[in-house]
Amino acid sequence: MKKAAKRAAGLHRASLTKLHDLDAALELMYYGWRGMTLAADQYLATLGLSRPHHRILYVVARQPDISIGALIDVLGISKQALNRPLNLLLQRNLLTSKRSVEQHRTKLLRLTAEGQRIEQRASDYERKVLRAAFDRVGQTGAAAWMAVMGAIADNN
Amino acid sequence: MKKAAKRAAGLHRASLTKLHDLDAALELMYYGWRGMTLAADQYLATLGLSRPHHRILYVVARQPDISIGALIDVLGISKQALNRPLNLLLQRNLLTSKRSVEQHRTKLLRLTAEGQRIEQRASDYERKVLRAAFDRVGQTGAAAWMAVMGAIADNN
DNA sequence: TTCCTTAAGTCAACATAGTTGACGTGAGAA
DNA sequence: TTCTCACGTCAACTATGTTGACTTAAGGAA
Repeated sequence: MKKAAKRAAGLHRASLTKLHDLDAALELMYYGWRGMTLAADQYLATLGLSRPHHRILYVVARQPDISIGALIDVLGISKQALNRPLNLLLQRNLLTSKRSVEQHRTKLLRLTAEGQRIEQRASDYERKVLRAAFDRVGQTGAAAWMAVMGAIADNN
Repeated sequence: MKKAAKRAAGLHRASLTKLHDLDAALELMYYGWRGMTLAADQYLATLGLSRPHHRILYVVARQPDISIGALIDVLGISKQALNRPLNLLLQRNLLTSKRSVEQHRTKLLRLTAEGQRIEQRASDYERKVLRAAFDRVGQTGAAAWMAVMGAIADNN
């Protein structure tokens, strides 16, 4: 993609005047999120999937046999909002659901092999970006980044 | 807000099993973005405003007399998408637009005093979170964070 | 002056990602 | 048997975006 095309698509980093000390950091958070997710989103788009689908796959990959209700809690969305992307993933056989043996009213979700493959690829795109960035600053730099992000995340 | 309520609202940080080395970092990016913007978004919501409005105010604050077209480029959205939030801000007198003197077909945008006040407050909420996090890791830690985020942002 | 381009504005149709409310079904506990 | 719980689904709505088409007005070029 050419520079002009990137500018047109808003993919460049705008160089705005900084009014405050932390404006640069503020903008870096915005562009950082975009930089991490851009390639993954493009990959998912080729499959007709997007961020919500990836979020579901990511969580189920790390918590096999998770129930619908628990998944709703982790994602922080309503069951109605979960409904559509979840059904798409089931329909595409990226996810399976079966009733629990002892608790027959809860459903347990698992990734299929194909679902696992897609989750891994999409997340790999994101991890690859992080890896490259961490490699530039070394272990102590990476640790500092984690500490800062932890503090920001827990602020509330 | 109680812990249970936060869990229900998805405001906690889910503790998922880590399948890969960088999964923790990946999740921190997600929760970090949310942690930085949460208080600002809540403030904006009390005014009937949201992220797109804040983005406009932020950019115009740092580039007074910016044209509509330049604003579209910086934000990376279509003029139709800009239309609605921009008109709301003009209607609320948070923003003014006047024709350029020499280039009468371009419009120049500026913040009003009220618009400036709101932009500052909203951004302050975000900077406050960053400040608190940076204070915990010192100057070198903050610099490392900036370096990592810069590398992530520029990845493409 | 006429013609072409540019900047902005607006209308319509659509996609996606979410919300709340209401209601249904079937499982299991009291 | 009745009540609650987990899940499912329908409807209506909000918000933030997209593309395409068309208009208006300004201004440069022929």
